[in-house]
Amino acid sequence: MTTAQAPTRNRGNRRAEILAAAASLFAARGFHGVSIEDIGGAVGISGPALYRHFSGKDALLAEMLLDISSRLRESAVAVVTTASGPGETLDALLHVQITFALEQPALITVHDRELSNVPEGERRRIRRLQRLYVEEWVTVLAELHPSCPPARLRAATHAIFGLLNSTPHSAGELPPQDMRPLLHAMARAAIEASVNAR
Amino acid sequence: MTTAQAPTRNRGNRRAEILAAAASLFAARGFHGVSIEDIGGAVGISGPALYRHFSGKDALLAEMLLDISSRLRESAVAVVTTASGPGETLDALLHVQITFALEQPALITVHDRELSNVPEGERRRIRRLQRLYVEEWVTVLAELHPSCPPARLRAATHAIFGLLNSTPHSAGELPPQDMRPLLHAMARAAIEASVNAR
DNA sequence: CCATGATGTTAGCCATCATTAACGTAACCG
DNA sequence: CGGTTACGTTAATGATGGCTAACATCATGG
Repeated sequence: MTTAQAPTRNRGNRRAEILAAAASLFAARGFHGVSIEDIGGAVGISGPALYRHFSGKDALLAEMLLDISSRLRESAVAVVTTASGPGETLDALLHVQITFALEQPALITVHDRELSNVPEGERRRIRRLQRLYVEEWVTVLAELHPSCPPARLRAATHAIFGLLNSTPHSAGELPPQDMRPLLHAMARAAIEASVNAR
Repeated sequence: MTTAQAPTRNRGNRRAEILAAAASLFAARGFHGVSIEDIGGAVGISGPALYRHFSGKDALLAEMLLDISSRLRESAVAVVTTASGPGETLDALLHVQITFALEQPALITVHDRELSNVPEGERRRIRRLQRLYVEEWVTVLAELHPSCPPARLRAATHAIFGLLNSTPHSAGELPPQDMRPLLHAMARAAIEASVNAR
């Protein structure tokens, strides 16, 4: 059989296609549960062809996490700099995170499970972005509730992420247009409660 | 070097010891990221000795998940049958889940990540137990809010689990005695909100 | 045209890993 | 005691997997 191949139409799309396929697989079976063959197979190429696009499996994961971390972070910064007031800002942050969770469940899942498999160097950069993202939230919450200690706000923020990112687990329970307001309302209420609990 | 070994003091403890060590490792690096050698090493024996206690790596994971699923389920049943009223029952359910999340973060983590690596037969039994556990919650919530459609209550329940199980991520942010009431208050408020959102 | 770069393919290398085999030793039991 | 059981050990085996090598194909553009 010849090595026929489609005309080079997908110039820069291949990388994105691979990243998307890999995200689904990693989310479903874990980084180590997915082989290079699996990822290649998912986009119709076979195995080692991946090395034409990424320097290795680690690098692929690193780019994936770096990408989502910076996108989240950028969205948050954009929201905060456009801020009208703390209340609206919080709603906008919620909107961003909920949109991500509903539209990219695989990425969100991988994002908070597989950091440990990223090689040292990149790992630090990703962690930095994640920390900055959390701090955007904490800052807004602190404006809303100045009397609440930051450690508590940080813990509350992580809990809210847990709530919002649970979406992958309840896949199909409820249509997205119902899920969105539900998550928003639950998160808002949980945040209010977090600063009042004795 | 001789094959000296301690007098058979740890009769049934070895299995539990292995399960605990494996849980930590699986939580940290994922099922496929941990080798039999790693697990053995963590309890001071080396590699294949594990096969004296478990029939294989899969079986070890299966037993781990089966154990925690049934413990959660049993606790929930115990709570519900001792019920005084729906409000108190819900608080008791929250207490159970929060205790688990705070005291066994590794188990909780593995519990909702690694089900796919359990062999078919056991997987069904575990899924069954998980579903029953969720239904205990949904039943209680339905008593509190009869007008709310079950699908919505189920989605809300999953979101609450996400919130409570986020504990491993905020490890060390806040001491457990502060974490517990915080999580309880956030979860309670989120549940209230879940039934009122338009 | 044909050299080049981008993108695939298959075959092979080497490491890791789950599992089994073959073998010791200590405690217990008759 | 002698044998069985419980629990470990180290070596071997077979599969899988990441990655490299050697080799096509095609579009492009000089």
